[in-house]
Amino acid sequence: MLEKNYNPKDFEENIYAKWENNGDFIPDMREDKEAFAIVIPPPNVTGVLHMGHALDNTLQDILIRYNRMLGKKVLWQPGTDHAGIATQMVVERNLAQEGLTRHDLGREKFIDRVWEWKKYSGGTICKQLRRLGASCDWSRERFTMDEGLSHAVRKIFVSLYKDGLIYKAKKLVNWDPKLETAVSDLEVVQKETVGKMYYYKYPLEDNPNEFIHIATTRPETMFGDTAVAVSKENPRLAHLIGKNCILPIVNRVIPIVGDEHADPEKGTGAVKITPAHDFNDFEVGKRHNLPMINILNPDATLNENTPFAGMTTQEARVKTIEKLTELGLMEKIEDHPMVIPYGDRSGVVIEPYMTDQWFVDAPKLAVEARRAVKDGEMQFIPAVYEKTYFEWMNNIQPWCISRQLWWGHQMPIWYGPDKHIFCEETEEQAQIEADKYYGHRVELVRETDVLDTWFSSGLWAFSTLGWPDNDKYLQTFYPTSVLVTAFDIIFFWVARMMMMSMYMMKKVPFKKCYIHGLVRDEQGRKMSKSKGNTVDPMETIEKYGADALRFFMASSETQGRDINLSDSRIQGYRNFATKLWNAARFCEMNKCYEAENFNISDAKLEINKWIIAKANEATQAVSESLNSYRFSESANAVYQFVWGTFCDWYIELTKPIFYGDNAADIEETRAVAAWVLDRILVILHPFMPFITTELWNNLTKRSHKLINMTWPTDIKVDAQDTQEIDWAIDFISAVRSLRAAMNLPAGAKLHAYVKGNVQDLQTIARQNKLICTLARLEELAPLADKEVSKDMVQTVCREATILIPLKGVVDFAAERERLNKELETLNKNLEGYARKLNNESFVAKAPAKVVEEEKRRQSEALENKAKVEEALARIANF
RNA sequence: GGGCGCUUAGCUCAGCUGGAAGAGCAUCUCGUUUACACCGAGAGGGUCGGGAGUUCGAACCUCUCAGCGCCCACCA
Repeated sequence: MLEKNYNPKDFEENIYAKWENNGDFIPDMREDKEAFAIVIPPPNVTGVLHMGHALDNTLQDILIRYNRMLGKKVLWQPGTDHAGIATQMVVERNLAQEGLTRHDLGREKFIDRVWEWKKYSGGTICKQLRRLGASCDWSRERFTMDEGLSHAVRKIFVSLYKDGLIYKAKKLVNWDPKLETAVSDLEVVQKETVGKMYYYKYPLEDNPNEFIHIATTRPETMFGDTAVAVSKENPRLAHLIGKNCILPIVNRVIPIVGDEHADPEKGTGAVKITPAHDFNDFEVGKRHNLPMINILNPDATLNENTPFAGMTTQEARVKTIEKLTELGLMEKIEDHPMVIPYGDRSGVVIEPYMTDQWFVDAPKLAVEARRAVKDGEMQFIPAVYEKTYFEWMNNIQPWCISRQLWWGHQMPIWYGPDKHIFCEETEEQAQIEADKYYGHRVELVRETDVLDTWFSSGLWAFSTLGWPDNDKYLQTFYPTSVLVTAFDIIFFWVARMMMMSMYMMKKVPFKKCYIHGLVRDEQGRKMSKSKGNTVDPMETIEKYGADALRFFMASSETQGRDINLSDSRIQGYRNFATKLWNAARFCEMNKCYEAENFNISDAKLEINKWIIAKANEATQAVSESLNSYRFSESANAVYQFVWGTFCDWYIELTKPIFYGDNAADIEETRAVAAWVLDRILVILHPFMPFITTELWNNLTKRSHKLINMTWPTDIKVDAQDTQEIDWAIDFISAVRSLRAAMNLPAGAKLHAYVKGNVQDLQTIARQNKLICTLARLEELAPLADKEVSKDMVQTVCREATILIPLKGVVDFAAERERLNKELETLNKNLEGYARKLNNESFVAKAPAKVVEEEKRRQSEALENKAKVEEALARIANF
């Protein structure tokens, strides 16, 4: 017996535990079936589930469950990411509460602390994914710092290094002064601010009374200036090229060079060149062979190359301006809108900084990654994201992969005493190579830098499947079928996976990449902790159940658009689950699952054939839309079928049968109702796995688990019979509408008569009881023209006319108004049809089918118009 | 500066290859009946941002104007 009320909390977690304990998520590797695999975008190991995860993983789970039901061998590969910077920051923050820094602990002890923290908080997000219903194969859970995955990292690193695709270089990189590490371009966010533009001047060397005028937003960097640039095309300043000027305060002589970087229109037309602290200046410096003077310490305080060693840039800026003012060189200060780079994790201003770093030759790796998409080996859905991908790939820069952090994969690089580099998978191997190289034993020192987190996640599609071992899973599931992720990590992750996979596997990591949008708050604002508008998916699940949240995500997911969270909609889908629950109770109460064995294709009753046909249609709609990744359409198709067709009509139509006394009809209807409900449970299962399973298990004893049920195929049904019920439904709706329009008392039992064609009259004869019950009619009978009396109001159902005598009950003025309104609509429509059909080119050029349809509508409207006019004439005198 | 989107009912949004404008929520009216009030029946509400064009036919294609948003680049 089902509980009276739908209460998801009672069963969701138990059901999940059973699935997992029974190994229902583990692919059956024995069977030779088509493979379908998804690798999960690994969440940060210490993270917690947010709405974005809920969306992303709901979509994946729908695809996984759907394909499992299609009979494929299905793997959803789960795991977590060590998230270098993010995790290290959290642990450092924890340490700070104890008054410690990582340096107090030392590298080894600190890393121990991180592992401890991982152990403590690492399970959270995976538990939450379970709560959502994600049917991942947890027995294969991986972590990017696992030994296996670390091995993959070392192996591919060595390979890239030996192929010359990883190199060390002293370059200007984005430096995070808080974390004291390099970061990649992608980890820098540009923020608009109103800063200041400082105008001052440098005296010329050959005539200290002449000056060159400079404008800058960062005066304190002048100590790193090694030139001033002006454009050769600049008529006012070009004559200065080749001269020298004197850098004030430190009185260093620097040249004035001609360079196109100096835009005559901007600032003063002359630019101070600080090659070690500005990306543009760095390029200028290279072109003119300028010295690079580093003026910053790793924490972004000024160093001993400046007069203000130890000061922050802000302090030094004030001092510099003071000094320049004293020297009479300061000219003016203006407000200036500009963008300043911040570290997306640390939130501090990023400094371009000269250091030794390691780079991946991304431009080279991009070639194959680009080609694979161009050739359709990997397809973006929706396809527009291809453009974003190509845009980035075409302008890709070398990828800085070294991080001066402690938490991460330490690079497999060892240095000899003369700094010779040995890149091997293990220390032993490096030692062997070193022995060979030096001819005697030397002490090797390992590179302390670790790798960018995205380096290991870039391997995720194959490292999790067992690579570098030629594992059975790798053979079976690689390339994976589809990657589901948000657009904001196309560059971070999708592009890197493409590059790494094409390089190492010579195959794409996934054949398709489904990109979805962000989940925003109800007002469409981005959710963020600082704004305080985040909604915890766990609270939503607690309140409405995981199925309701999942269904919301599915039905809201339309390609290329963000989703605004909506509590009322989620509540609506909880109501939907309740509705289904109650429909199941109806079936239970009517002993539908106790019916004798019955072959569904033997159904005789029209309503039963009708619902079977509708179930076919719904199933097809769901399959087709899921096959083309149209999630909202598929969800809406089930929703519409369950509520609008099964509950609103079929259940109502079965009542006259269940409450009647025809045993054979009852038996057939029981069997069909149970069959339809089963069908619903199957096609709804990918979207709402919990309630469907709970009902599946409780309605009757089952030989198969719902999760493994085969996706249904069509059952042949006579189209004639289904059309008959469609007509009857229109008829019932027409009577109901008339009742409401005429304000008839609900209890009034009416008599109704019909004028129509043979088929219509047959239908009212055959479905008489059914129509009378649902339309609440006392009597329903055919009527000859001469029997039409003056007190009848009328309405139409397709080509049939429905007449209802209302002796004195009706307000004829209201009825006249109603009929006139209808006449107006008909006339408007007729005008439209005439316009089209009188148009010769329409008749000539439009497809015959369209023209025919237009003619049919016209004649139907004409008939209806005549009927309405007739009715108006009839009541004219009341 | 370069690129990409969006603008449809009061609100949030569907509308796949051009062929009579849809859903959910909200609103209004009514509610006999044990599957369900987390419900049922019925109704109102849109010149599909403005303009021009292509077409027999445009929410959909082209151009243009206006508004909104996102991504990338940019510290003179």
